[in-house]
Amino acid sequence: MGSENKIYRELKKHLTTDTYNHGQKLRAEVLREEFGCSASTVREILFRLASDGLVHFQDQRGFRVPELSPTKLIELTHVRILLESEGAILSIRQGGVGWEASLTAAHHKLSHLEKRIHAREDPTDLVDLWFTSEKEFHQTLISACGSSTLKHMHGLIYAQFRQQLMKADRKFDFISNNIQQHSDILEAALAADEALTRQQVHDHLARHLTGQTATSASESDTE
Amino acid sequence: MGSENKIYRELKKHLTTDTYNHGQKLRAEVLREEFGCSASTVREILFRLASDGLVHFQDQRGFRVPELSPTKLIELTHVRILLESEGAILSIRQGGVGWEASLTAAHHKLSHLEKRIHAREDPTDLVDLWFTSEKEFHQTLISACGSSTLKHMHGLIYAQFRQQLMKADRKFDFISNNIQQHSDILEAALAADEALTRQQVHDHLARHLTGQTATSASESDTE
DNA sequence: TTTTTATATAATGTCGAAAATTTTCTCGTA
DNA sequence: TACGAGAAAATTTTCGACATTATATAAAAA
Repeated sequence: MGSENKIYRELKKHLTTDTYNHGQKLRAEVLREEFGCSASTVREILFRLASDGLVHFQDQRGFRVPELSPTKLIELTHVRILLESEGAILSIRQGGVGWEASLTAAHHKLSHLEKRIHAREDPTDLVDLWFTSEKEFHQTLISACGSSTLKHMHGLIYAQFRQQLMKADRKFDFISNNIQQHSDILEAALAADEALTRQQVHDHLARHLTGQTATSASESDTE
Repeated sequence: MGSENKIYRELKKHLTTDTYNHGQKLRAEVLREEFGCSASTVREILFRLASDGLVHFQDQRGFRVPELSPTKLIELTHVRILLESEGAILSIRQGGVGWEASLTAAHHKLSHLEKRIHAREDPTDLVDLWFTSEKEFHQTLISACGSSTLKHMHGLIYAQFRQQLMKADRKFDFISNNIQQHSDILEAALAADEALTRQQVHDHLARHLTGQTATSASESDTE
């Protein structure tokens, strides 16, 4: 990935953790100011992000943040389950103690954070931290699969998945289930129970397979 | 995908059906002549192809055709099996008669071509046609899965897979097995036997899982 | 001869302006 | 008022020049 580039990473973060609205136009001439570079440079990066599926590009009509799409979310969830359970199972087989340790560590951090969120009235200021921790846990889960290709594909899907939910997940009305589900995944993985791991990964993501994910349309800037 | 663009599609074809050598440098200043446009435009497209995994990019060192990598091929094969069998099974469930018809048609074309190739001494002039037909058959196999996301991911993997084999597959020393395997896939799919379809897809691609794919290094241009 | 350093050459990255295209606005007509 | 042609404005795309960085070459030192 072109992950060396600072602007690329920053823009990607914006695109997956709120900041912009779904459907919003991304004009290179405007973004150049935010990043202190020329429009051409931004354009180049927008093209890369378009290939990653995080930006929608249309010939002669520029770039946009992809629209919210229940169908897309279902598809992403389906593929993510496929890749993530495969990656987890391979990691179970090949990971060893080192992997178990890092997975436990990642879960500990995430679990601690989720409990704090659960206790809070307004968890707004913990959102960014949660995005990071949740990502790290799921990445660690498949980290020992031995296939950088599988990890890369999962990364693409995960980012788009996150983008679809960047507004909705700020509410944390799912958090109590999540705490349990993350623990279930950890437990199954440490027990090296492949079938159960697959099942737990599925169950964790299953709520996005129905097309029911609540998403208040919020302010829909056409600009 | 930015598949609207003519230069993008042409360059992609070059990158997946020979023309360039593995590891070869892709200088925008040089390619501009071939496509009759400016270097910046080529650069833009090379970045897109880099996100697709068909071009290797390194900061301050420009673009290259990815090196031949047995490990990479194994990984690609693994993921491809995963996506393609899933896509095939979903198509079996949701495809209906229309899908069965188009799969039969695609197989008929491919089968006819492969028999001609098998009979030939030198099948060189049929190579391009085979690349097209083989791609169409496998695309059709998953075409009714109902997930454009799954199809897109499969497309990315398939193109990289093709790129790794663009030199090796010109020999067609595998063709007699292939004819049988494509038929086996078709038969299992039409019989709506999900487990068997998964098995046949796996067996068809299994020869790439060993890391034994013969690949004469040929002329390795550093330029 | 081998290694190191300085210099020259070539390739890459960045930029802002010109050209092409789309979108918006204005005005006349049904 | 509604509709549509044409002009004006805004946006996107292409381009070539210039600044930056890597690579190759040659000279000097070990």
